[in-house]
Amino acid sequence: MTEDVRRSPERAKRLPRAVREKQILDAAVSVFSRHGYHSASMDEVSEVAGVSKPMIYSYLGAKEDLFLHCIRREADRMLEAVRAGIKPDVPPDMQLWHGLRAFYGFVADHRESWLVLHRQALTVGGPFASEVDVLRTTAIELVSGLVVSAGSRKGLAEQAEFSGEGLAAALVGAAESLADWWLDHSDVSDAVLASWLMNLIWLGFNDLVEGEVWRPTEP
Amino acid sequence: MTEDVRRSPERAKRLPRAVREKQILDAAVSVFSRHGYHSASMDEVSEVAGVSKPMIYSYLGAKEDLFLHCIRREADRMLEAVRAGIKPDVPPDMQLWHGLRAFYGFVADHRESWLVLHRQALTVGGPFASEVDVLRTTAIELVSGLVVSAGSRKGLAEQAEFSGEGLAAALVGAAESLADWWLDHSDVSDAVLASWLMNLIWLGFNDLVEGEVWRPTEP
DNA sequence: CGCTGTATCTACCGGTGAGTAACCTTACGC
DNA sequence: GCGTAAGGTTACTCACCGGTAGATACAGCG
Repeated sequence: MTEDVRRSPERAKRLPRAVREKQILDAAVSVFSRHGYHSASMDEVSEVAGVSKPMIYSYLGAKEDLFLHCIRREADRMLEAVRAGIKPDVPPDMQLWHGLRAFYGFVADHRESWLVLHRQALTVGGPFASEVDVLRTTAIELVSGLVVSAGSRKGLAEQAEFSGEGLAAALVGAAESLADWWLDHSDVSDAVLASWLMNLIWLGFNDLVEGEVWRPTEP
Repeated sequence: MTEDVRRSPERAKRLPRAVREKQILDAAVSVFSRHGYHSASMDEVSEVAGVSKPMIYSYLGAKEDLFLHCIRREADRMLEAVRAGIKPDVPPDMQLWHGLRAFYGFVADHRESWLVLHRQALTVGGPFASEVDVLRTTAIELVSGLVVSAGSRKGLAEQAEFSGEGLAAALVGAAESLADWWLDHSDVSDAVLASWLMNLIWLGFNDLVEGEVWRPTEP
């Protein structure tokens, strides 16, 4: 028996604070995405992060603070991705198309981020909901600007059947829910998903059942 | 001093089991809708129900069972309301219109039911999510049937840009999200909400910005 | 090779809340 | 009336988890 006196399981190597913080945040996003805010335990986060609990409290504060950090980081990442995808100098429908593709691309690549932002943060009231609200409002404004500019260019005034913000909210909601639906139907590609939505919201059922199709114009 | 020996604060009057069960379920829906599954405490449910905790366990089982009962009852109520609103012998767009109005009418009258079904049940994994999935799937099938029948009547085959189920999912999602948005913008009437959505999904942005408007035909 | 500060850990506390055992109380049938 | 079972309660246990105090190891400098 080589009594190799391995004292503790193992002690984490000393690392600069910035690196540890990133590791902890990554672990937290993963754990929160799986269990939700309340069911997630700080013990599990610390275990996944490969670091002991007091480190988390020392670096990122209490559970609530930790969750807030997660939301903010992921929301920033996502907005950044969508903004980067939009090309400002193309027609409104193509802007929407690129935005949608960027969005679904992000969800595909960052499933956990999306779960935290959409499924978890919304339900826990308090400081979290308002944080997500900022994200959604930003998205709605982005879309709303598109719609209103497209509409007013045609001289369309606001009327009962047309509220820029309302429609934008519905659109953003449709995109979100389709992303949710996607989680359980992953055999569809992100491009196809974006295409469905584009056809629905741009053409509408009425045109669709007549056999019309919307397709992206050349880049 | 009139020593009126009021023994305990008060003891609940004896009531038949069915009545108590309804009271408890009502209380549970209310509490769950406010705090979510995890933050809700059985103590609060019992307090709101005006009954002591062991009664809940005796009648409706553990916390998980109680929540399941809530979801099932509210889901049934909602489906029932929507089904009752749909008139089978009118054109597809009018069926959709009536369905949407019934849906938003239900949300308006049963805010708490909606909160439990949409915001709470989804986030807590396990048995709950699947229960809500049944509801959503039923809704999607309802809409999908409408769309596909409308499409196939025109001889429209399934193709990349047109998936009955996908579109129905997007539509249901849009309706859900708009209902959510509504919670924070209650100054809009349910009819206006349904009208927005109807215009969006039936006509599409393309037609909307051209100034077209969809309006319900006479009953 | 010690000294020191900071990174990291072990080991605990205390609150909260699910679930239960044992007891009381009233309506109702006979 | 009175027995009894269903309705109802009090008062507890126990596990889990957020948060922390205080000990420990390690890098870098004199």
